[in-house]
Amino acid sequence: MSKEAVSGLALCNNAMLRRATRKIGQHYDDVLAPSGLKATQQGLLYQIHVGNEPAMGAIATSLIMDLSALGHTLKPLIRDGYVETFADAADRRVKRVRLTPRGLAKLDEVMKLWQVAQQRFEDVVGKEKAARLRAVLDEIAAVDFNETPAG
Amino acid sequence: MSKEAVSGLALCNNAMLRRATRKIGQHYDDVLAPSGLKATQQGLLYQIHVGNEPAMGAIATSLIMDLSALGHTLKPLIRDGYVETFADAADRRVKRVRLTPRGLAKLDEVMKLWQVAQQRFEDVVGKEKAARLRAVLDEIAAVDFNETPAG
DNA sequence: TCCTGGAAGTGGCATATGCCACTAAATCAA
DNA sequence: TTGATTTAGTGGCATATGCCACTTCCAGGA
Repeated sequence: MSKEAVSGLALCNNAMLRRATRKIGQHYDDVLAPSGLKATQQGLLYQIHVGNEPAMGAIATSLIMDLSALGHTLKPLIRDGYVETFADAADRRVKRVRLTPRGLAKLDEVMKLWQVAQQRFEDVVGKEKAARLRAVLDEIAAVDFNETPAG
Repeated sequence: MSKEAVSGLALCNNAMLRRATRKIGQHYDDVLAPSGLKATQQGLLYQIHVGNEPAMGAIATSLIMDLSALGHTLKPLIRDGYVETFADAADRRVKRVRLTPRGLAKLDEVMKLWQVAQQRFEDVVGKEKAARLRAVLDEIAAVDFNETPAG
């Protein structure tokens, strides 16, 4: 692989983001492995926990995730008894999600491992730099790419 | 979804990275859609193009991607005739990859769209900020999370 | 009240990624 | 040369994500 190959790759925001996501995902997944959960699942359980019995649409919006994708991702967690859903009382179209007692226990377990992964990440990358990175990522996540750029 | 929910999410480097990746991926995918290729495929074609008939392992290493994942991702591209593989002359274990003429033409086509997506991204986010982001992501991609942090 | 349009999810299909077990091929050691 | 070890890929299985078509419901307007 030539030098040009790497530099060319390095110009694409999307490619670099994906590449870094794979890398970091591996790190978090490695550390969380003993729990039997992936980092994506830990994140989702956490999101459900802190949300107040959130509706699926609300979760999807928060995570900037396709609603159907969320449904798919939720299935293994429901199958394994960590999560359960129930219809909203006021609007029967809305399906709300919550952790089961078992899911809550699992979340406690996996969050301990998450702290290890998170700590190691910040030790290696630097707490400041990590915070700045998250801030930029959050900012980007809020952007509307369809809007005409200031003008 | 409460405010706490969002702030909690915002602390996890991995979650924020994934979330931003989904968002940006949607942007690039949207713009590339007329070509019939996803942004991941465009990136892979490009990587194959600039590499000198790269071996699968070399591509996987560059992209920090699992070798088998690369193999899977390559399949649709091979099926559609954009890419072909051939055994390395010196080491028969090694499988090299190159674009077909059709693949090269498709790459030309999709790169035009990529430039549009890339440009719009940089217009909205800012050229400087985008460059800094890519630099940080590249740095992180190079980290060894197993190594003890300087000490 | 009835009809129409929009909102919330589901299911199917396809790609993106990873892990693990396994095969083939090259290497190294005895 | 032969047997153990390492390297490069493949295939199967499972999760991660998205798009699209379709169903169910709620909200408004005639």
